[in-house]
Formats: sequence, structure tokens, C-alpha cells
Amino acid sequence: MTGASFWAQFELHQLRCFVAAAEELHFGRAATRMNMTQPPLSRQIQLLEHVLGVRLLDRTSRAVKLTPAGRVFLLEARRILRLTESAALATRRIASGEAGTITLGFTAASGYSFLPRLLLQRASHAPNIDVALKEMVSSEQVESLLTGRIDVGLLRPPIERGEFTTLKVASEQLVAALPFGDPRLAQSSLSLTDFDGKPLIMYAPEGARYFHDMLTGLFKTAKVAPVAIQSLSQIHSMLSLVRAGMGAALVPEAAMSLHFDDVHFRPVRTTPAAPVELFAAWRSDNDNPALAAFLDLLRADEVDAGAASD
Amino acid sequence: MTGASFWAQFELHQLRCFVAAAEELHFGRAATRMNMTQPPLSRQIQLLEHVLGVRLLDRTSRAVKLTPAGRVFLLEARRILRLTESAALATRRIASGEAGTITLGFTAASGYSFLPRLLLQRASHAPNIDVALKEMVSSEQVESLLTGRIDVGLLRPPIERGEFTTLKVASEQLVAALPFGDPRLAQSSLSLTDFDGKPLIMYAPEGARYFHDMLTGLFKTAKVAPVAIQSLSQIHSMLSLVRAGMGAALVPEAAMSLHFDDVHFRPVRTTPAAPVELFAAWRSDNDNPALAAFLDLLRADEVDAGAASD
DNA sequence: ACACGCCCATCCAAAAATGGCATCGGTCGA
DNA sequence: TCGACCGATGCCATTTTTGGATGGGCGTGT
Repeated sequence: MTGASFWAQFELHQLRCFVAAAEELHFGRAATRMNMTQPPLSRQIQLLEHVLGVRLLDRTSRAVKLTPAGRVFLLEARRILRLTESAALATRRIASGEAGTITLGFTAASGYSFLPRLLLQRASHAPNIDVALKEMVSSEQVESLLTGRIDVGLLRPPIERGEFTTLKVASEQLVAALPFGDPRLAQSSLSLTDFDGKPLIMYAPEGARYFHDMLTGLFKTAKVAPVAIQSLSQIHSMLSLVRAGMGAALVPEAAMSLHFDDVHFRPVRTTPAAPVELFAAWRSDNDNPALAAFLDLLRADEVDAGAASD
Repeated sequence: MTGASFWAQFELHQLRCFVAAAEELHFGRAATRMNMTQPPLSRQIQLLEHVLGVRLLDRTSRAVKLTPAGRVFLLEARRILRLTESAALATRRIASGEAGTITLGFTAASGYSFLPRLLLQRASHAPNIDVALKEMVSSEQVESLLTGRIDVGLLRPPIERGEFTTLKVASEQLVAALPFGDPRLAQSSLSLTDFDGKPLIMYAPEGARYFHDMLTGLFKTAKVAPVAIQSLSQIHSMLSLVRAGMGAALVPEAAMSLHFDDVHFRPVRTTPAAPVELFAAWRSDNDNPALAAFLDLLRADEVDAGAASD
């Protein structure tokens, strides 16, 4: 019981009646416009006035005119009615997926190249889909997908199937990041053996499990043992160390768009060919209506990614 | 028939039901809050969803939660409901006269001293009364009062009684405006004979009938004949001519607040004592609820005016 | 695993609100 | 003064809404 005096509130229908009457200044015509007869319209307006406790229309048998309070209420009533229409419209748009918000988790690395491309696509193909961005590492994304904090994640494998639907959205090669002056820059491409016994900035197994495991596996297979200098999980931090001359790093192509001064890149031949893969994942039972439209964007990019990886 | 598809619009009652359900996330409790039982509340929400064509609440027998569209619509619904309340409140305030707009006509001369004082009073005693100002000469004000373009006029007599109610709000003496160097400035006060045969800037009979007739009458009674130089109706234009040395002018005290360089003022003794009077006038049948509060302001000033003129 | 409890949907009869028709009362113009 | 016009009112039929009883799905506790 927080309400006002004694439960009495006007209804939108009464507002519509009032607006019609206030605009026509004639109950008969107003009633016609409302597809009804004059008496009920009179009653609706009386009701409205009674609820407000205010006379809105001064009516003699000869003329109808607005009272000052009625003039003010007419403006308010129009505003309310406009708002109801736009509310209905906006809600329908959200439900149809034309508009809405997708909360997207992404790894720092995917933010360098894939994400900007995706957001550009969105701007041209689905401008009414808002994308809320949350940077987080892959493991956090899985957690957030489960709790619903994000709708879609851009993350590295492995991803548990079952709960999730996944889509490979990017596939890139590893490239070596080398400091200015490194003799290996003389070669146009490197092989893993070029890192044997040389300082290499490594990925931390906790924060960047995917890269850590991938590199560890590659070096083991190739029987090459670089000197691991430091374990980081943020690619931009690794490039900083490269620039400081502390060693080389193996990073996904996307990192090349970071453009660190005095850090240069060379392709790396690996056996087996080891593309770095980026997946989109979302809960199969996600009911966000904007998801379908957003996934269309991702699939458009997938074509490029597929072509590149073939 | 400008409307959307096939006449179906939601009602505020449905909005209130939805908001309750969305906030409680429990139909039973929501129904209690709405002072009704659960089935009708279910129906109202179904109806709302049907009208919108959108599912707003996802309800399993175990839990109720908002759909994305429902989240958006909840915000809109709250906005609409807030607006309805404030609309009712604002309208009641207007009707009670606590707030509102008074359209006020005023003569240029009253704008120099009386009007600023009045507006200051309003700011402290009736801050919710807006005053729309329209400068016009007295005759225009009478016309505008009749057509309702202004609620109240601040004007010079004569005012037809009958249709109007009037109130003397200011009463001032005539003062002489003299250019720097005029020998009459040596006296501390002047009499009408000081203007005999001297150049005097006169009022135009059309635009400033009140002043024109008053001065003409005064000079005739005193058997004094100044040399009329030019006929103007705007006091500030007259003072400009005084400043240019073209002659003296007789103006109401209020004009002293104009502070023209090199224009000085001296009191004038007249027989009979001829106070310049300013009246407020309004249609007796004006139904603007804010009028009462505004008239209270005027009456507060009237006390001062009365004391001054006594 | 089964029974119980919780919760929303549906059905139905009663109550309320709404709309329409006929009519009244007041005002203006011919 | 009469007639036309216009909004208010009384009354009745219809539609809409309400509330109680009930049904059915889904977790939960034992």
C-alpha cells in the first residue's frame, strides 16, 4: 500500500478520448474518430476529470474549449501516448532480433584484428545490434557463458561441447616477433630450430593455456629447446619484452597489427602446420533474440576464415 | 484510420500488472500487490503479450524470468507509469493555481521599475508561476485582454470598467529630464512655468494618449505654452533626444532608472498634483487558475504604491 | 522412485465496465 | 419563438474482467 489516496488511476483509453476531444473541440466528431458514439466518450472524459480532480474541458452546449489545466494535460497525454507507441515498437524490434544487445567476451588477442573487423561488419549490416564488450581470458569466458554474463565468447579451444555451440571464426599462423637487430631477421621465414637454445618469451600455463600447450607440444615434437625467459599471458606485454631485446616470441598473426617500434615479424614454418584458432561459442539454449542476427555476422566472417585456413 | 494493424492497444492496468510481475518474478505475489488474485493477473499479462506480439516473461512452473524484450519493455513501462503520475500531479498543480503561466502585457515605461520589482516578488513568493511578457502600448493591451492573448495588462488609464477588473499598482510623479548644461538644473525642483516657451519633447497622441492628454491638460490649466519639438511615444527615445540637447521632457519617475549619460532629472511641481498612474487590468471572467496567485503578488505591491501616492 | 508442494494456465460463473440508443436540457440563430 | 445543435443522463445489452476451483508441469524431499 504505497499508493496514493484511494486507488483511482486513469487509463490510456481515457487519454485517447481526451486527446481526440481536445483536438476536435467537439464531442461528436471526437467520438466518430474514436469509433464510438458521443455518450460513452462524454463519460470517459468525465471519469478522467473525476480521477484527476480537475476540469479539463470547459463545455457549454455551444462550444468546447480547453481549460489551462487541460492545455497542460493535453501535452502530457500526447507525450504518454507517443511513448506507449514507441515502447511497443522498440520491444517488438528487440524480440524480432532486429535490435538488441549482445554481450560479447573476447580475448585480448582477438581484439587486435578479428574484433574490429567484426564490429565494422556490425555497423554496416546490423546497426541496431548493440555489442557490449568484455575482455576476459578463455577460461573466464566459459564461466561467464554458463552464468549468462556474456552471450557469446571469442575464445581459444578447447571448449566443452554439449552446452555450447561453437564456430571457428578465425585461423591464423604463428609468427615470430623479433627485436630490431636480431640476426634471424635476415631470413624471410623461420623454422622452429631457429629458436633452439635462444631466449624465448613464453606463455603462462594458467592465463594462456592454449598457447602454452601448443608451443610446448610443437617444441617437443621438433626436439627443440628454447630458453624460456618469462611467462606472460598478455600478448602486448610479450611484445614489450621483445622490444626490450629480452628475446623472441611466437604470437598469432593478429598481433602484427600492434605495430610496436623496433619489433619485426617473420613467418614460422611448423610441423605439423599449427594454425592458431579462434572460436565463437554460445550457449545452445541462449534465448537472446539478437543472437541470430549476431551469428549471421560471425558466419559471414567464417567464410573468410575458412578460405584462409584451407 | 491512421492507426496500426488492427486496433489493439495495451492499457495502463496491464502495464502495472506487468511491472508488478516483473519485479516480484512471482505471479502470486504480484497479484497480491495488485490487490487481485493470480488468474486475472496471468490473463492481463497474456493479453499484453498478445497485443505486443512479444513474450515478455519466460515462465516455467518453477521460475519466472524476464525475456530480453521483457527487460526493455519493463524500462519503458516504468517510464510510462512515472509519466502518468507526474502528468496528473502537474495538471492538478496547474488547476489549483500553485503553478501555471500568466501572460502579462506591459508598457515600456512600466518595464523600467515596476515590472522588475514584480518579477522579483514572484521569484520569491510564487516561483512556479511562469510569467510570459509581452510589451505593448496600453491600447494594444486592451485589445489583447479582450481576445485573451494576455491575462493581465499593466497599462495607463482610461480603462473601460465592466469587462475588466482593475487595480492601481503604481503611482509616481512627473519629473523633468534635462540635458547637461541646461540652466534649469540649478534649481532643485521646477514648476510648469519653467517650460514656458522652451523646447519640450512631447508625447504622440496616438501611441501615448495618456501622457499626451495629461500634459496637454496640465499646460492648458497652468496657461503655459512650451514649444513642442517632436512627438514620440517611447520614453527611451525621448531621453535620447534630451541627451542630444533638443529640449526637455516630462517623464514618470520610473524613467530615472534608465540612467542616460548627461541626462539629469528634477522633480516638477504641478497643479493639480498629477501622479502618473499605472493600473493592472484583467478580464473579470478570466479562468486562468494561476491568476489568483498572481494577483496576490500585485496586491502586495499595491500597498507600497498606495503608501507612496498618499 | 514416488509422492508432495509449488506455481502458472485454464475453465466457468458472477460481477463490473463499456458502449449504444433514446432523451433531456441549455444555447444560439433564424 | 421555434428549430437546430450539442453535450449530459438514464437505461439496457453486450463485452470484458474478476475470482474460485482445477489442471498440469516440474523440482524436491524422503
